[in-house]
Amino acid sequence: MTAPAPVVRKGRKGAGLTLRDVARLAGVAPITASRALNTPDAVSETVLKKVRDAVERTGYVPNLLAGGLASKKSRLVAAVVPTIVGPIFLETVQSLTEALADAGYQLMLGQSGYENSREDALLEAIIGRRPDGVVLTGIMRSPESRKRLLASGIPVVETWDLTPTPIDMLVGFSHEAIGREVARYLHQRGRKKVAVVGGRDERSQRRMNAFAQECVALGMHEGRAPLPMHHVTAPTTLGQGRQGLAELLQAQPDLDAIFCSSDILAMGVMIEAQVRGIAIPSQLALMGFGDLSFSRDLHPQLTTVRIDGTGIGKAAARFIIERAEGREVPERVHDIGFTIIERQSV
Amino acid sequence: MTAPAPVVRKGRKGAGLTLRDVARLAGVAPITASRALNTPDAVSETVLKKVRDAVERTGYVPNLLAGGLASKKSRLVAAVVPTIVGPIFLETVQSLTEALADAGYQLMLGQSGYENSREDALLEAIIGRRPDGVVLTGIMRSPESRKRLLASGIPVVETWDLTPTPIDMLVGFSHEAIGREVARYLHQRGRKKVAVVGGRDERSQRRMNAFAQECVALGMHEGRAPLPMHHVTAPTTLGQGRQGLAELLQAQPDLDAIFCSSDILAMGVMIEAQVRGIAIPSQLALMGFGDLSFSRDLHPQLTTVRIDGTGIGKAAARFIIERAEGREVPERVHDIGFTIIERQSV
DNA sequence: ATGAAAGCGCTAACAT
DNA sequence: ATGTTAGCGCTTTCAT
Repeated sequence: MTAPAPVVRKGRKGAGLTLRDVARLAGVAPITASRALNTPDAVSETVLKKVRDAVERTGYVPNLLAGGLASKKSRLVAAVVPTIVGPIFLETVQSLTEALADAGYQLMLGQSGYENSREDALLEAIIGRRPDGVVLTGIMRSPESRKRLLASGIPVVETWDLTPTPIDMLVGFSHEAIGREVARYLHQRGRKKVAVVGGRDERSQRRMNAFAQECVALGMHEGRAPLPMHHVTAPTTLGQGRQGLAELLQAQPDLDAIFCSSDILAMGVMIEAQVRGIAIPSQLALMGFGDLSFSRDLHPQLTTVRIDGTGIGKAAARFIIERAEGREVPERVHDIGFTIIERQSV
Repeated sequence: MTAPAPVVRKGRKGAGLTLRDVARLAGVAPITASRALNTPDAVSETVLKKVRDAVERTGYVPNLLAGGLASKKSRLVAAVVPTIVGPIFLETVQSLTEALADAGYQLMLGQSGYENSREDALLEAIIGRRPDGVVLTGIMRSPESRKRLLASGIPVVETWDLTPTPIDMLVGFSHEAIGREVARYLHQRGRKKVAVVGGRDERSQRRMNAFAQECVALGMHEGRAPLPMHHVTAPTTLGQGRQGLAELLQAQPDLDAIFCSSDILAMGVMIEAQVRGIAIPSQLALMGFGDLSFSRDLHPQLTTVRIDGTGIGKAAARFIIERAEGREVPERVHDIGFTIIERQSV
């Protein structure tokens, strides 16, 4: 009636092996074996040993799909990045992966691309796995997606930005503040003719616009003509930086400072300056953004804005884990700030 | 008896919403709703429309954990990288993610670290999710892990290397062949005093050793003393490259060519050479490995070895998908080769 | 400390 | 083309 025929053992061990098999081998009920694995304290020494032996002998690996379905905890966290190429978010993804792994969670990675097109399909794939949390790099744009995420009830951490209206939790910093701070920094050091090489993506634009505004406010630039800006398409490259300097110089040969929206761009500018025999920093001051690992080893060393990407990853992981374990997070917004790293290029 | 109490509808829509709810709304059986979503061709136009309407209205997102458990297809592929930082594997991970997403699969990312310690825990976490495939960057080292993977019956693609004994499938290239080819390349261009700046990781070592051997064979180096080598710890940095040149020069001031195990190192060497007034390529030829995006924009442009990382990702995805859909893969080993990109630094 | 029963949300297999 | 039934492998709940 119930069992139509004895189960046929598969040849490969590990495959098709279930908790029942382990339990049978250990001479206990499946649920007891489950406890031995998940809450070892709730089980006697003897049972614990027998179950562990059985696991050892068989090479049993629990099926987390089944476990997740039954317990409604997937131990999976999804991260969404615009693109994995481009080293800016890497540090964050890296530390996120590590912090989560230490707590027994795995990371699922999704690339949204720089257009919105795939975002919806991606979101569906993510929510479908019932992850215990979602980490977004950047603010989620489409209102549809925001609504869906919210409706799903999954804890969400937005990162790398600040907004008055986060979906849920937030670890980021103000791009506007960076733009203003860099403007002041260059102003204090006596720079007068500034320009910008910047990515076309939204966050970069906001840094650049805040920078331009503050420059005007500080009298570093006459309000008439707009501040010279060279726009490039993300992901940024050395070549774009080189070309950026070339074009800016053509329009305005007496520039004395450039703010780039990435260290890569800044490095391109540096190379082009070297090729043209322009001395950095005496003739031209140069600032980047990101403090990539190579920036300190350039010649001259690059002055730049450092974001603690690792800190963002760790904080995001902490947020998610707290919520996954059922605790409330009192401070849902964490401004991690930024640091201007003074080196030789200004 | 059976139902203890009517189910309490949760406030949030999307959460706790199941296929049954959708089916009820559409006035069909759950399985029919399931078919409407998964195999739309197998249902009538009318039903299809009703189900899609219901999905639309409710914001239903199928639970892939449950689906995976029932169907034994998780639509999840795991990728293992030593570290995500370090741009070498990025291209592969990127194209893998994309190719898989296009076919409806998601990528789960695991970092093994450069030591073996975490590999075992990682593998357990991976196998536990019953992924439809595992992509390894590099060959899996520990025999234990190999055995476990093999036992799990999950399709495996090893990448970025060649071995006579792959676990299952393989997309890679010969690091030895690269070392030899670079040696010949430099030899043909008349270089006589060569040295190496290389990472300590295994694949890098194999390139370097093959390079050194071939150099001796070509008479570019007297067999007595070993070829000058500067070893650095991965992940490689510009600073290591700079220091590498400095130290090599101290030991052997008349060097005329250097082979680096990464473009980053090569760039460090280039910077140090500029600082010291050493002309590239006339005084010193320089070769990198990886052809990172910036390498063509350096001054001089970096001659390097290009690996088609995107191709590796695509091929790996194709392998996995083929197997996941139940097809056999006749050619399980794919040597994707490499290309020496001739630019200005040699 | 251990176990029995029920069910998580879905799909495979077998009807109809 | 649609429905019924019986699980997938685990954990929750409620005994004992």
